[in-house]
Amino acid sequence: MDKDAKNRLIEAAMPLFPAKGYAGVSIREIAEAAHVNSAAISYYFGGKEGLYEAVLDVLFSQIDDAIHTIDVLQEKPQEFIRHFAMMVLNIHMHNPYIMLYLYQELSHPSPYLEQIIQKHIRKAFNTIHIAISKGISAGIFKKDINIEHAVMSLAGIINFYFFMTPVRKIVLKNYDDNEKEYVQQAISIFLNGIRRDCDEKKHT
Amino acid sequence: MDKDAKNRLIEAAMPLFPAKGYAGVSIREIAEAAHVNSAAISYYFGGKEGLYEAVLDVLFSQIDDAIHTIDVLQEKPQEFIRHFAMMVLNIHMHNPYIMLYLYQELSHPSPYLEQIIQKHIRKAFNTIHIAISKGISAGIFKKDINIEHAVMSLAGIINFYFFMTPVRKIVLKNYDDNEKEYVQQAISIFLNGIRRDCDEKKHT
DNA sequence: GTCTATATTGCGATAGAC
DNA sequence: GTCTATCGCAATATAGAC
Repeated sequence: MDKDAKNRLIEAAMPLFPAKGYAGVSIREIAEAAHVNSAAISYYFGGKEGLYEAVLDVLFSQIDDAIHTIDVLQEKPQEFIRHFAMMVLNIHMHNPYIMLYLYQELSHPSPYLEQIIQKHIRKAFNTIHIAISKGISAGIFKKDINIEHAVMSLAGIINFYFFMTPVRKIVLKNYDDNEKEYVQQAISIFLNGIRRDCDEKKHT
Repeated sequence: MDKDAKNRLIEAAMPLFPAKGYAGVSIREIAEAAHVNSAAISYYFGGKEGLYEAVLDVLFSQIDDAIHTIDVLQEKPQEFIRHFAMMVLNIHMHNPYIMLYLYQELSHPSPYLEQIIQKHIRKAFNTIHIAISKGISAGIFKKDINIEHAVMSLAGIINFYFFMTPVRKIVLKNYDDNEKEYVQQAISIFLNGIRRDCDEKKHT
């Protein structure tokens, strides 16, 4: 069973690395969870680090795949941003580990972080950037906004919620896990917030 | 030098834990950075875990201290939210480690996470919750918004930006680090987005 | 390709001198 | 209160049998 053992190792390692931190997981532990011998990790991936890199690759490829399902050029900016947000929601619901690995990478970057950003995150950033630019040109969004900042605001308003899930479970009395409703309201706030015909009175 | 060695250990450990993960840092490494003997960690903190807990305590106490500087009851909701955001900005600029520890705790919670949330984060959440409620009662904010979701949106739009700093440095061409400008625009987007007299036309 | 056994290294904690 | 030395343990990686 060649491919099978490899895939089982990746699947088994996926939840373990963020749960205990890279250094906190032992290859024995991963091998046990995958029902393979610990020596198989060195055999297939050249060692623990190679396995970690393989997990990263599997995870972040999913972002690319998802981005390809929508086309920024063929939709109105607001519609595109809504679709994009729903796509992000979908990723979080189906694979909660992507964000955990991203956060792990951001606090202690591995040599592959830059590669991941260039390969997978930059495209998402650029796509949103284009959508907002189009909206400004079309007179839908305010023209004096900093677009790069707006992209970060959109990313934050959507993603932070998912990352804070453990906090929400403790802080919220009636925790009901309505992620879709959250994203819809968040996107409404964001789109309302950058709309051109909705200027806030300046407050000195 | 009693207190001095203790404090030096906390200061030395602060950047190391998030940089390599809890398990990835050795007590010898921390002791060396603090210019104390490694045995001092067990002597002062009862072991590595006690030192980690002490670092958490020092860091998250700062949130409490900052919250006490503004009073939700004595300001208009918008003003309060702006002040709160500037306070968060201030914390991030003066101590980048709080967020790193929060992220570390969220991906692999230590036994102290719940304690930290109850002691330090819940109050911040409740304070914002009150400000938004007041704004709704006063007819300033939309009355049909989910307040808890709105609090998460506000937290996300502000905090995510700081956490993504390493990504921003790679993705943005002219990275100029204008955090204050970011927060001001983000808050404007958020406040505009929940304003009552600014309803978005429904799509569909 | 898969296993056992092991070489080697480094860890956290502590006993005991000063 | 601070140091050295060391104990006991667990880690990764690998050699070699099957």
